[in-house]
Amino acid sequence: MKNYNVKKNTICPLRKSLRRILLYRGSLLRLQTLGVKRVYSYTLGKETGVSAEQVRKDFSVYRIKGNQRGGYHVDKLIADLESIFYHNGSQNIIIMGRGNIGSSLANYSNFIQRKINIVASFDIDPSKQRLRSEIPVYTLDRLGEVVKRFEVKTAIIAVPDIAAQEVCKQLVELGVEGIINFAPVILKVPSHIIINNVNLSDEIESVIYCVSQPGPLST
Amino acid sequence: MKNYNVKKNTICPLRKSLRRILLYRGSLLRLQTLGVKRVYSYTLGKETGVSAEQVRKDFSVYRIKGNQRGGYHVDKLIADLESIFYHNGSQNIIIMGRGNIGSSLANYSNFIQRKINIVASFDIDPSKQRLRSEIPVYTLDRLGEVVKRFEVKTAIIAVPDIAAQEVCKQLVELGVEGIINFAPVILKVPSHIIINNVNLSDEIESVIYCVSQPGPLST
DNA sequence: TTTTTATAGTTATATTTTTCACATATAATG
DNA sequence: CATTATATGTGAAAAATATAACTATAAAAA
Ligand SMILES: NC(=O)c1ccc[n+]([C@@H]2O[C@H](COP(=O)([O-])OP(=O)(O)OC[C@H]3O[C@@H](n4cnc5c(N)ncnc54)[C@H](O)[C@@H]3O)[C@@H](O)[C@H]2O)c1
Ligand SMILES: NC(=O)c1ccc[n+]([C@@H]2O[C@H](COP(=O)([O-])OP(=O)(O)OC[C@H]3O[C@@H](n4cnc5c(N)ncnc54)[C@H](O)[C@@H]3O)[C@@H](O)[C@H]2O)c1
Repeated sequence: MKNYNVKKNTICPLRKSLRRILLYRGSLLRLQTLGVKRVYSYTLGKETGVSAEQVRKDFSVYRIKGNQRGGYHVDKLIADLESIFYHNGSQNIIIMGRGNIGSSLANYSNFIQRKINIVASFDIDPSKQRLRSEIPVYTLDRLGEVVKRFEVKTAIIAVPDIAAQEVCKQLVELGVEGIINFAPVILKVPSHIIINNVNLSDEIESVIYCVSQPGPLST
Repeated sequence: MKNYNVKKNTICPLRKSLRRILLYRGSLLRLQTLGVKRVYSYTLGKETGVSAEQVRKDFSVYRIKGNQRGGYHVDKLIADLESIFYHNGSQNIIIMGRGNIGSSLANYSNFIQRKINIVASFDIDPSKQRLRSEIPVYTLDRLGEVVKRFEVKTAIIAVPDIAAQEVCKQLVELGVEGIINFAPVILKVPSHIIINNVNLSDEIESVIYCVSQPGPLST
């Protein structure tokens, strides 16, 4: 109850906890395919790199119950975790920019398991449309139509940095509410829009930093 | 001084703060190419989506000084920020797996600006070696040689989930100390190894979750 | 030169997140 | 069926992180 205190994280409360919930689910889905029937907070923690206490605490926040002594049933736990997401079935999403990153994502076949359903991608470069792929590549003039037809609420921006803000603007105008942004640019959007910036350079550099630090190893 | 308290984050202290330092640097590099000479905490905050207080606080932690009233000189600030990283020049890194993600990263030309220097990539599939690219693709038998010659301390894992642990093991045995891991698997490594898991499914899903939440919008 | 003012730098406070500790429940065991 | 061992669930404490409030300083203005 106390934990639902909301001052800052108004839009997406309990961020950290939620991120771990996603991790747990990923792990559980893998365990499920391996035929595992039951897990303990300790098991799951080890699997996801989180402490057992943290796992239980996260579940506690979302009122997810296990069996005191018997751990958690994998199938039930997955169902419970998924009930946290308002997934009424899969969510339809689109990819803006069918270059390197855009194509990587479009080619990835495991999103389906996670109920992420990529319905289309868009590119200004007409040559990209010739890609013979599961996921169609359209030019931007069909954006409105697709967003409407598939009720797209979430989009991925994988266009060059310089084009990101303009693409973002178009998406927002069409009613898109959530954006995963790979361009290293802070997008200007109305406050109710959810932006998740994924900065791959930073991801790499933060490791380089840690590694090149003298740290506790050198004397 | 107080902030250097280290209990948990022993290996990589000041995580959050450091991540923002990377953001600031990215922004500053962009501003620099635009010819901007001077920034204020407020400017930089807006540019990176961080509050001005937070910007100043972060600088304070790392003892970075500006001019009281005159803000910060872009060139000097970049130099100061970079001095935090023990970048003695660029760091040589390698990519394991030249598939979708591996190739995206290999094709990205802006890493140089960030002093990230990708020297080679590796793939078991011999057909990948025919890629005519800036960054060579080798088979795994040359891994030891390359790691040694370029003093590689950091590697990117972009191989299928099932191969990730084995590849990781080889890297660690050759002396690699930091890994950016795109496979949705928790790698088992000795405690001194730095792992940064980048889970693209989770990045997407966390937005989908926020968007599909009823939230403060619906009455 | 003195005053004003905008901005950096710092200390204090508030919030969030993690860890700890232990009471509580229940599956397994004899 | 009672006992016991083992996990869960949670409230309280600790740690980490963010915000806010305040002070100091240097540039600009008067
Ligand atoms: N590739 C990487 O490893 C990497 C690393 C860090 C950051 N990024 C960032 O991710 C983003 C995408 O990178 P990438 O390597 O995939 O780029 P890319 O150049 O390979 O692809 C960009 C695609 O967007 C298309 N495009 C351009 N303007 C458009 C518009 N207005 N609408 C729709 N499509 C448009 C282009 O035709 C191209 O196909 C960039 O902002 C880049 O800075 C990429
Ligand atoms: N592509 C995406 O959008 C996406 C999204 C989420 C997660 N991931 C994860 O990222 C990882 C890479 O994804 P991808 O789409 O680039 O895969 P991919 O199949 O396109 O590429 C993997 C490459 O690794 C090579 N490989 C296989 N075993 C190897 C080994 N032992 N040593 C060296 N190379 C080896 C393969 O030949 C292939 O070229 C996977 O673990 C995947 O689950 C990818």
